[in-house]
Amino acid sequence: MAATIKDIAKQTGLGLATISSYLNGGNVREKNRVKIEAAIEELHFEVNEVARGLKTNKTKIIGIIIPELNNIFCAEIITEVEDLLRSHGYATMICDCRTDERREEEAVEFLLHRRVDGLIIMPSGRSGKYLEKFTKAGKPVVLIDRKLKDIDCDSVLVDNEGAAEDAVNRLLKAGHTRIGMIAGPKDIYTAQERYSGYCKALEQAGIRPDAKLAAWGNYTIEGGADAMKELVRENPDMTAVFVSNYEMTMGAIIQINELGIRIPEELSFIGFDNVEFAKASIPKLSIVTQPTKEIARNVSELMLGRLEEAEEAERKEYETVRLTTSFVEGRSVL
Amino acid sequence: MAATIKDIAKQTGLGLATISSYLNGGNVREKNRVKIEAAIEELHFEVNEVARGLKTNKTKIIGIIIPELNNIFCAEIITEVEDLLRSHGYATMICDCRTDERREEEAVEFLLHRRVDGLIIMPSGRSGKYLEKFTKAGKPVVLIDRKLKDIDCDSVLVDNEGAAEDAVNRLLKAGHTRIGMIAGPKDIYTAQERYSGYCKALEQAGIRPDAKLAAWGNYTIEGGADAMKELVRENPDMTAVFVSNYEMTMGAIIQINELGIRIPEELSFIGFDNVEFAKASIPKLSIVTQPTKEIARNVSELMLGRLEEAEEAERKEYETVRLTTSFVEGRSVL
DNA sequence: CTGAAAGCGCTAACAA
DNA sequence: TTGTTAGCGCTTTCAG
Repeated sequence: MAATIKDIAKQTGLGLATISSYLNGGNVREKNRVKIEAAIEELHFEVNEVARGLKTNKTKIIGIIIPELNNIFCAEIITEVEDLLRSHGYATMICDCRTDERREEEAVEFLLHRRVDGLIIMPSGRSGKYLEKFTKAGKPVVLIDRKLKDIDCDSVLVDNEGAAEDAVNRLLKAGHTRIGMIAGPKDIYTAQERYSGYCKALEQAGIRPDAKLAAWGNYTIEGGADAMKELVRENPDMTAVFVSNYEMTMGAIIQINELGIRIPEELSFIGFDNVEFAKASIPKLSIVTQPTKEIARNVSELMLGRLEEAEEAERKEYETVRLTTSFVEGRSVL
Repeated sequence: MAATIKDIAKQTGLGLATISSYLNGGNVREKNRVKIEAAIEELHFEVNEVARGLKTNKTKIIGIIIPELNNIFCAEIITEVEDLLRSHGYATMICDCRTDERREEEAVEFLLHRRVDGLIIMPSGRSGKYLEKFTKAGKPVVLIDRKLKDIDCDSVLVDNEGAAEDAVNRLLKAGHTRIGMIAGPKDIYTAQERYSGYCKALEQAGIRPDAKLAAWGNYTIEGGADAMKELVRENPDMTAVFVSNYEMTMGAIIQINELGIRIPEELSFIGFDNVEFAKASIPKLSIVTQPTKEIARNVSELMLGRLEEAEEAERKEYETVRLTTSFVEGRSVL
C-alpha cells in the first residue's frame, strides 16, 4: 500500500499538521523540512489527491464536453486547453458526446458526480437548462463556440456571421451571383450565424437568397459530400460555393473530384478551417480559418479566473469574448 | 451545499448502511426503496464519487497519455476508447504530451497522484522504466501502438513492418526501383518497424536500401514537407515514394504541389492513414490504413479485463495483440 | 434487511 | 512553528 502522511509523521516523529503544512507550501523549520523530505523519499510517498479533494471540496478537475474529438476544430482547441489547465495543476475529464444532446446531458451528470470544479462545453443544443445544476453549485461554466439560452456564463465565440459575410463578399466581388452554401445543422448556433452572414452579403448585393442554393449538411465529411452533390444537381447555373466547416469542406472536395468538376474554372470554392488541408489541395483552397489557439487561451483564462475568484467574494460580470476569423487566400476562386 | 447520504438517512429515518446498500444495488425493502427515492429526488442528492473513491481506493478513472491529440490517428483511437470506457462507468483523464518524454514522465506522476485505476499510454520513448510505479501499485498499464522495454504489460500494436513491406512491394511490382521513404523519428518504435519493412521488401527484390532515399521526418506535416523536399533534391532519379504516417503524407503532398510534381506521372506515391484525405486528393492516393476502431476496442477490453481481474485472485499472462493494416487503392501509383 | 460505528487520507481550526 | 482533533461523504464490517 502507498504511504500516507501518517506514515511520514510517524517516521519523522512530527505531527500530521506539520507534514500537511509542508506539502502545501507552509513554513516548516529547516531541520524538519529535511527530515520530511527524507521520509518522503524513503517511503515513496505520493499525495493522494482524492483525499485532498474530499476534504477541500475541490478536485482540481475540469470537465470538458465536446461534440466530437475527431473534429479537428475541437481537437485543436482541446489540446491547447488541456495543456494550459494542466500547467496550472488542473486535470481535465473529456467527454465526447458525438453531437448527441442526450449524451451531453448524461455527461453533465457524470461530471457532476465526479465533482469537477468547472465545466467547459461546446454544446450541441440551444438551451443550457441542463447546466443549471452546475451554476447552482457555484461552479463556473464556460461555453465554447456556441451560445446558449437559459444560462448565465462566460463564452468564447468567433464572429461567424462576419466570417461568412466576408467570404461571400469575395465571391460576389469576383463576379459571381449564383453562389451556393453548404451550411451546418439548422439547430446549431454557429451554423445559423454563418448562414445568416451568407444571406446578409447577398442581400447587400441586391441578390435574394435562393433556398435551392443552400444545402444543410451535418458538419461531417459525408454530409458535406452529399450536400455538394445535391447542390450541383439542383443548380446547373451555380458558379461558386461556400462551405462552412472543415469536415464538410473535405467532403465537398471529395465529391467535386468524384464528379470531375474543375476548380476554379467550373466552380469557385471557399472552404473552412484547416490551412494544411487547403494547402494540400489542388488548386490550393481559399478558406476561412478560426483562431483555435486564441479561443483555447481565452477559454482557459476565463475558467482559471472564475476558479480563483470563487475563493474571493465578488464575481465579475459574465463575459462574452468574440474573436475574429482570418481569410487565407488560395487559388480556388476565379 | 449538496445533499449527502446522511441527509437522506435523516430524511427517511433509515440508517446510512441502508442508503449505501440501495445506492450500490443491494437489496432494500420495497417500502424503503420508495422512501429513499423520494428523498433523493427531493434533496437533489448526487453521489459523491470522490468520497466513494477515497473509501474504495478506486477512482473509476483511467489515465491516458498520448503524444498528440491533434494527430488524427491518436484522436480516432482516443475518442473510441473514451466512449467504451465511459459506457462502463470509467472516466478518462487525458494528457497530451506533445511527443515529449519529459512531459510524459510528469504526466505519469500527475496521474499517479490522482490515483487513476489504470493507464493507457502511447509512449514516445523506448523504455518503460518510468511506468514502474504503476505496475508496482498493481495498476494495469496498456500500451498502444508501441512496445516498451523494461516493463511487463499488455499492448496493442499493428503489423507495421508487414504494412510497409506490402506497400513497397506494390511499388516494386509496378516496376519502380528507386523508391524513397519518409520515415518517422528514429527513436520511435513504429517508425523503426516501418523502415525495416521498407528495407526488407527492397532486399527481397535484390535492391540494396540506399540511405539517400530515406528521409527521417518527425511525424508532423512540416516534417513531411521538409523530408519530401530533401528527397527530391537528393534523388533526381527517384520515381516512387512511401510515406509512413498521415501528417507526413499531408506534408509531402503539400510539398509536391509546391514543387509542381505530378502524381503519378512523375512520381508514384503511397501514403498512410486517413482514407478521407486520400479520397480528397487529386489523384486519389493509395494508402496504408490502420484499424483505429479495432485498436481502440482491443485496448479498452484489455484494460477493462485487467480492472476486473484485479478484484479476483490470479492474473492472466500479459498479451500483445497485433492487428493488420489494410491497403486502399487509389490512382497515385503508376 | 437494517442500524451503529469505524475509518479511507487529507486539511484546518485550535491549542500549545 | 508544531501537535491534537475533528471531520469531508462514503463503504463496510458487525450486530441486531
